[in-house]
Amino acid sequence: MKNIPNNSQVARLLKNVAAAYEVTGENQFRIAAYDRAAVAIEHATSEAKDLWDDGKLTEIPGVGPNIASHLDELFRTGKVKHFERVMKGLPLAMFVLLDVPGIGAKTAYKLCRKLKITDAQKAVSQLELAAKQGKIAVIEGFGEKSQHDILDGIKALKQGKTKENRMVLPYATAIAEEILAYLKECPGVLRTDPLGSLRRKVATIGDIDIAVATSEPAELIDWFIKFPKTQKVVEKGPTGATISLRNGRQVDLRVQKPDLYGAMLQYFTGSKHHNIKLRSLALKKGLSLSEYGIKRVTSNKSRVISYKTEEEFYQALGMDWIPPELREDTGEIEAALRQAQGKPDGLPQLVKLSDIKGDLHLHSNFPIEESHDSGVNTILEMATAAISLGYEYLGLTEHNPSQSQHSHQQIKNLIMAKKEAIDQFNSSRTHNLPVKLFNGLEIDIKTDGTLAIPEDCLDLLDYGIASIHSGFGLNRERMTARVLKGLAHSKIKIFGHPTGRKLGQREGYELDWDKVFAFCQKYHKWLEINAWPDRLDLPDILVREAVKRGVKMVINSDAHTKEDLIMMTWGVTVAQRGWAQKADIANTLACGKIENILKGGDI
DNA sequence: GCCGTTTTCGGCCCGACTGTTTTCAGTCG
Repeated sequence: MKNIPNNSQVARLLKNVAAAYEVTGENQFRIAAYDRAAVAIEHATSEAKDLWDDGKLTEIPGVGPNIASHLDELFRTGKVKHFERVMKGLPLAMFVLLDVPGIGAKTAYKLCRKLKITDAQKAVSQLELAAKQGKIAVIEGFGEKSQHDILDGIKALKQGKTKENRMVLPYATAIAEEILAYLKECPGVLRTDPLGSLRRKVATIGDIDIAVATSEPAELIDWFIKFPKTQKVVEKGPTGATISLRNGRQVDLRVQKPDLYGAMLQYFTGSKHHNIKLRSLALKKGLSLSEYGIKRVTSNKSRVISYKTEEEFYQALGMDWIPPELREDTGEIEAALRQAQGKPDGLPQLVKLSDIKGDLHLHSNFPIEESHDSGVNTILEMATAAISLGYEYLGLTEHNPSQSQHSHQQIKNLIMAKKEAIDQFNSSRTHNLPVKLFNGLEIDIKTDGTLAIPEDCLDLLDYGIASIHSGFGLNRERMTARVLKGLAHSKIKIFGHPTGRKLGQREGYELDWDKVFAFCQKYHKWLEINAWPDRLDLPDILVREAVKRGVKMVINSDAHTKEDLIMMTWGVTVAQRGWAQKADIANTLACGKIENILKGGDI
């Protein structure tokens, strides 16, 4: 059986072709085209193989007829003759060295040639040895410093600096907020903002980047490096500084005068692709963008016009301000332009935390003898916390009682007991709390697609959340069948943490999303956006897809303590990055409407 | 090689940094 390359393997192949072209001196735009296509495929929501099956490869932006035909050959035969010709005569080892930070195509090629590195398996260790023996510094174009930098790069590569080291968003935000509060105490500070992925609220963050507008840059930078948790000052210059904290995290500061702050904020917020699209668009209007502002390209001497705010910057380009969460070049620029021209399909009115009227996935400590971990607080404590958040309703969704430990009747009794407790709460005159409780349950979908609870117990519930907690290894086809079977029961309203991913720990299982979306749309099931910080699941790109297809979602905290309820906010940021509006999110509905839907009525 | 509400041909993002250099090439974000 032939190996079907997945998206990251296809992307890698295209990157290697780009690198090969760079060495052979190919046209720079062709090189850039391969790089763009590689990145697009790496970030695509569907597997390239599936798009190929449907003849839709060129729907990936950056993939045109040429690359599509090469990939066609790849999927049919497992190889691409044209690519083999391009890479012929180049050492395979050079493509491995591209993983070393600081080494690009030309450097990798030169090192392989001069040091006679041919074995791809041992390329990195051979390079390391050569550097330690001083054999790199003597090569023309290299020196002591670059030899040392290569060793640093190899070290970083070995530590897996790229991925495992990323922080989840709430953790990075907490660090940033502490530093921002500290910086605001410095005299002369007018404004502070996070930058980069942190400001765009990406699910995982590499470095923490921060911007400050101040009339006194030098004082601010001195203030910054004295931040109490600083372990080491990595770098300090006139426009910024980098420190590393005692927790090992790196923080970059950029300082700018108030008059230039808007352009800088825009530039360093990114994303890279958003900025590239913006610049190429501006260029068509004869404008050149940079971190300092906008200038006309027609005359050499034209001065740069600066911008105090991002709003003015975007306005100067003929569009409305774009929320940072949307800046990924996935259509937000076009939408902003349409909006500025008064046309339909402008920027979305993103759902807000204050739109959320209830939480439908959380765990109390009610003794239901669950299959997985239970919550720590009582139903009453959870309800009281919900009221302080302004919620109208709450869905208690403990895990189902473990099947192996209980008889059918025991399970029924446990669920009956919880139902009675909730009914009593709802009708109680004693506490009279203005919040409605729903009797829910989080139910495992077993590997054969059946639910881990007897059928007649489902009737006791207001609704069920079906989730996967085991058997992650099924292939895509079986997993999809399993999920759809699990969701089929009329009492199951929500598909919980749908991809099963744990950030920094594991990838999700494989699903045929086309089928899942179609099913949920047809049978009015809600996809959960689980707000738990290391889940954030659905991921933003699938939220976007759900929005496009009219599939409703629900944002839930998955709280196990009363304090956890505020995690909701992270789910909202994911929804925002997926372009979700209030109408896309079920728990923005008032209590009466939710109740009606759960009873099986239309809204 | 890709792409199109100023183009199906003629364009294609910008600047900083770094190291090794006498004026620049490579890498990065």
